[in-house]
Formats: sequence, C-alpha cells, structure tokens
Amino acid sequence: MASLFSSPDSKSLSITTSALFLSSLASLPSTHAQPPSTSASTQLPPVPASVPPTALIPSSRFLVDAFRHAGDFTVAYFLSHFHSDHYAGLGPSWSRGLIFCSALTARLLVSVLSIRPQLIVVLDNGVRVTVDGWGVVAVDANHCPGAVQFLFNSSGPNAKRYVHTGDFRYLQSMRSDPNLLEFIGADAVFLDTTYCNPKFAFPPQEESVDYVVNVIKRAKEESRAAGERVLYLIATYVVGKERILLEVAQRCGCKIHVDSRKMEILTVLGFGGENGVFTEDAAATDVHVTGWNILGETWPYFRPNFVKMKEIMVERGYSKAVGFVPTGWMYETKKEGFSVRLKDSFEIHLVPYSEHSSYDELRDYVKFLHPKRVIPTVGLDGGRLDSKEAFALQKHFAGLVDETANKQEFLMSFHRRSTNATVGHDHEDAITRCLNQQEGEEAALLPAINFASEQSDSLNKRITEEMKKELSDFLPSWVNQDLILDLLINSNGDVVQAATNFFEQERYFFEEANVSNSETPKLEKNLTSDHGSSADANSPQEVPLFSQKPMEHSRNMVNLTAMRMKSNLPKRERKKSSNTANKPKKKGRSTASSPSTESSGGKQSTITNYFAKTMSAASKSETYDKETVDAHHNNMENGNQFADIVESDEQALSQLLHIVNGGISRESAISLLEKTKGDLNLAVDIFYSKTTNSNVFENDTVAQDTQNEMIDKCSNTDMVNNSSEATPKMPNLFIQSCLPQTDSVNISLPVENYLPIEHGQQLPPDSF
DNA sequence: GCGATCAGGT
DNA sequence: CACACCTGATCGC
Repeated sequence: MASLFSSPDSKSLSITTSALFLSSLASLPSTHAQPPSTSASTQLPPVPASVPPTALIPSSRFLVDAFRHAGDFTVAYFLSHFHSDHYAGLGPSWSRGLIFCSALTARLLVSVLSIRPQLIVVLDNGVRVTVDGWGVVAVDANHCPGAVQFLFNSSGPNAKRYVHTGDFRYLQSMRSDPNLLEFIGADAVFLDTTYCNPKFAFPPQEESVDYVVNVIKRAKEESRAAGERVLYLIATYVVGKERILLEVAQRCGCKIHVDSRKMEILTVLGFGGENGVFTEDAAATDVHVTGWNILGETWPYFRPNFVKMKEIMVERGYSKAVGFVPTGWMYETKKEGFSVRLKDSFEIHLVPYSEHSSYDELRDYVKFLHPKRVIPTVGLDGGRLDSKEAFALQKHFAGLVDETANKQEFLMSFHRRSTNATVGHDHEDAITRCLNQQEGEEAALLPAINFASEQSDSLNKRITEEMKKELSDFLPSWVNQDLILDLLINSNGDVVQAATNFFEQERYFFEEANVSNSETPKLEKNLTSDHGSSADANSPQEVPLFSQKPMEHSRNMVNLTAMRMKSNLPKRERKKSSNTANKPKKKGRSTASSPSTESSGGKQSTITNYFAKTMSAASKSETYDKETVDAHHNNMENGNQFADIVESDEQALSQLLHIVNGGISRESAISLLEKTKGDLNLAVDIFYSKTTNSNVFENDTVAQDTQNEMIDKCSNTDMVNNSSEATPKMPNLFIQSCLPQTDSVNISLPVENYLPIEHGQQLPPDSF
C-alpha cells in the first residue's frame, strides 16, 4: 500500500483524527497552516450553522463532500468521489484536515489537485476502520471510478448508523453487500436524490452501452462498404462514463482517442498504459472522445451543434461523423432517449446513460435499507432540510422508511393540519384536502388566466413569427401553431421557457391534440427526406404534419399551463447575483429576445441562431426514437412510438397508486388523474408537491420540530466522548429483513416508457 | 495580494 | 433548481 498516504494503524485500524492530523501537519515540509487554534486541547469549536445538515453526520464531526464549508470545528473530511461539485473547496493549499476517500480518489487528489498525500487517509473498500470511535466503511457507489458510499456507525447505548451515498447508482448486487446489510434499518440514509422524480427512468447501463456499440459496428460495416471515412465522437467529461469507452474499444476492436488531459486522468485511474485502449494519437483510431458540450447543449432539452461537429470532422480529415451524447439528464426522458438527430452526413445519438440512480432505483435502495430517515443531498435549497424541497423529496419514500420512526411526525403534522381545517385528521382526509386545495388553487388562477387572455393581444404583437418558428423547430412535428402560440404567450415570449413547459406536459398536450384530431398521430420519419426541398417550411403558414386543426381544449391547456408556471414562480433568487431573471440567460434566450438577423455569417454565433437559419426545414423530420431508427431493419409501424401514450387510464391509475405507495385511496387517485387529464407525471407532481407546498407546513412549529428530530437531537457531542478505543460492536440487527422482497414489482415506470416494445410485454393491458 | 465565488463558455 | 468542468473576472478580506 502506498506509504505516501496517512493510514490507520495497521493493527487496530483505528484513528484519532486530531492526533493524526497534527502529526501529518508536522510532517509537511513547510506549511504556513496553523493547527487549530485550540492547540493541544481536544475541544473543538461548535459547528457553524452554515454547514449544511446534508453534509454533517449527526453527533459526529464528520463532513462529507463539504470542503467549501471547512473550518476549525473539524479535521475529519470525507470525499465520496472526484467530481468538482463534491471536491469544491479543495486545492493545493488545503490544510484544514484529513481527507478520507478511496484509493482511486486519493490518487486523483494528488495528481490533479496537488493535495499533499500526508493529509489523505485511504479507505479500502469494504475494510472497516475506527475513526474517533466510529466505525467507518467505504463501499462502491457504482458512480464514477473511485466513487464510494460511506457507512458510519457509533457504538454504545445510543448507537447510530448512517449511510451517506455520495453520488451513486443503485445495483441489485448492493443487496448482498455484507457491509450494507449491516446498515439495514439505519438511522438515516443521506441519499443522492438527483433523479428523485418518477419522470426519470432510464435503462440499465449495459443497454445503453450495447446501443452505442451496435451503432458503431453497423456504421463501420456500412462505411467500409461505401469506402467513406467516418469519425465517431463520444462526449464525456473528465471522470466518468469510461465504461462506454472501454466496451466500445473491446467490442469494436479499436482504440479510443483522448486528449492529453483525459489521458492523464485515465492513466491515474489505471486505464492508461502503453498498450491500453486509449491513445493520444488521433490518427490511430476513428473513435474520438470530445468534451461534454461540444456536440450540443443538453439542457433544457437537447439541441445538437452540427456546426462544431463539422469543424471537428473537417479538421481531422473525415467525410462523415457520428456522435454520441450519453446523458442522464433528459426532460421527459423517453422522448429524447435513444433518439438520433440527423443532418447531412452527421448523426448525433442521444444515449440515456446515467451514473445516478433512477427514481425506481432510489426507491429500491430505500426499500432495501429501510432506514428511519432519508436525507436528500441533492435538490435542496442551500441544503436546508426544513425546506419544501426536502419534504417533497422525502415524501417519495414515505412508505419505504421505518414507519414506526416516522409515524409520529406524520401524525403530528397531519393533526396540525386538521386542527387548522377543523376536519377529520386521518391520512386520507389530508390527501383529499390537498386535492381540494388543488381545486381551489386552480380556481384562484382564473383571474390570472383571464388577465393573460386580455394581454394576449399585446403579447401577440411581441411574439414574432421567428420565435414561433424557432420554437416549432424544437418541438415534435405534431405540435400545431395554436399550441405554439399558447406556449409562447404563457412563457411571455421566452422560447426556452416555452419549450420547457411543453416538455413538462408533453403527454398531456399530445393527448389533447390527439383528442382533437380523433386520429392516431403519425410522425413523419422519412430518413431520406431531402432537406433542401423543403425550403418553404420557413413560411409561417406551414402546418406541422400532425396538426390538421386547432386544439379544441386550448382553454384547459392554458389553465394547466398557467398552474404549472405558477408553481414554478417562487424561484429562488441567487444570493448575490442580483441580476437577470433566472431564465437561461444564454443562447436560446438571447436569440428570442434580441432580434437575430438573417445576415450573420457562416459562423454559428448561437445554436438557436443556427437553428433559425438552417434547421427549420429539416428538424421536424430529424428526431426519431430508437425504434424509428431501427425501423430500417425491423419494418416497424410508425404508431409504435406512441403506443405508450394511448395506454389505458387503468394503467396510469395503477402506476400512480404504485408510485404513491398506498398514500392515497383509489378514489382519490382517480380524481387526481381526472384533474390532470390522465397525465401521470402531473398527478405525481401534484401529489408530492401540493402536500408540502401548502402553507400548512410553513410557519408550522410542528414541522420545525419534525425537522429537528430528523437529524437527531444529539447536537455537538464532542468527539472525545467516544474516546473508547474498543472496537465498536456491530449490532447484528435486522438480518431477518434481508429476505427477498417479493413485493417490489417494477411496473412503476412512467407511462412514457423508454422502450415501449420491451416493456410492453411486461405490462399486458389486462393485468390490472 | 490572496483566496473564494461568479459569469460565461466549452 | 437541473449529469460537469474550466477559465477569467470580480468580490471581499
């Protein structure tokens, strides 16, 4: 083992952080860092309130991924993995404490961030170490290389067990990890809630890897036959998604070109080497790695950048280019996932590839661990656990955490609600009231809607044909001009906002359009459509293929849209930046608000500019689902793409009930679905947000108390209290809970299933 | 002058 | 709000 790093005493595997840190500091060649002012004393200053509770292990002085909140109050810092948003605050001059991390992360810290090795304590996966009296274990997180989850357990009568996942993607195999098994029933799980919303569902990584490999293989054969030179570009970032590259290299029998910086990191990770699969010689292979935003912008919805792609292609002497953008972040994922954008001799494939857990995976993990609490670490306002966001996130696990530990708080908060409302106070009533409240909220919006109608004339004048065309280029071809106009009106002419609103409710809009047309939609998907021949598509009166007549239900649409927008309204203002309304203040936005002329040169000033000029004719025929692309070979019907959308209400109902995990009666669920016109996502959003957005929780002392308890009351216990060096005895509890959990039926994928064909087999329509 | 944070681009 | 990172500008001590 590398002796560079500080390491636990090899016999007892025990560390006292203050002592080790002081000796590590002393061993540094020259440092101006002052040891904690309290010098020899073991007293530490209190933890400042600015430290987010999502980063501090309760009743300890352990900070996880919180270097920017470092201070004199601790010397025990944990780093779960090497991504900048987690190591932010670390730098060459770091000297505020010890850094506990995996061996791989340790090497990256030293080679990339120039952290002095004496300050790093390597935790080998699965090896228990005693730190300040706590048992600490790192287990793999299935995120990026070197990423781990940390398990902390204290001993004694008030023993606590905590799991901090860092960033992680759940694997079924975690169920059999002996260390994780010891943490079933833990006091809290600090959970990576990046994708904690039912609308996030994506395939296993293997499936996405297969897709990339197969596309490259096929394209290679075809290009060999045609005698073309095809460049393959795969977008990644510094650390992560290496598995795609390794599999492509192995199964396509070629090397992978990376730039020197990436090569450096890959070498540190152990993927390098002379005869490895990676090379810095661009001529050695046709598969090259690019930066992560080169091929297009992924947010708020993917917009390819063919101009940049062409630059790279020409620069490297190729005549055709195929790009892959592996991304975990997709709005209404299924529509964008496994889709491909085509233009001229370019293809860009969107590949759902996530190194975070999907919604279902998060629930599986929580169901497995069955903790007393879930502490969301992503998606909170400033890491506050008493925020609406935290409540909303925690509600997704309401049925999966330890009921007895939570029931009290839930009952108390509901009791408080019902006291205010002078109605009954059981759970069902609370939910029903939420629905009623929802109703009231919609009604309250009517004036606003009318106002919007009155304003629409003046707004109409500000909404230019150019904006309409730009928006319509981004949206599916079945979207008609009326919907586009409505979207623009409701977004105040903000094209990006309009598109975002659209994708949030795409399914609803589609059904509205479908009802109006009483006809199955057909997407144009002529792969060989000639872009040049459709220049007249620029004309304003162009009608998208699917839209034959205006929507009949536009009033409802406006209603719901306004409601959704209102819920987005209380946007947090950035602490310091006093500026710009927090719209995407970049490209798409600027084009919408500043009149872009037709005259700009060949260079792509902004992506949307580019689209406005060159994509209008072609874009509507350039988005395809995976099936559509495969239709070349499979002769599949066009309608398959939307087979998932016209599923029965029964199915949506069943899925809603599954998602809310019995937190709502069947009747209430039906009512909720009716209100949302069958939009499952919207229904789930309402269920999970309305209960917490209601002002009942605000200014509610019960809620405050609940939150305080949520993190354990044992505040600021000095760590010397755990001075006993005795090896903590692991409570061997809950082993019986490790039985297979047969009640987890994975049918809760949102209705916009990413692979309607495959999953359709698992969901026979009469199975309910 | 320094590190921390922000704006904007890749 | 949002998968990550870098660079240069600006803030604040």
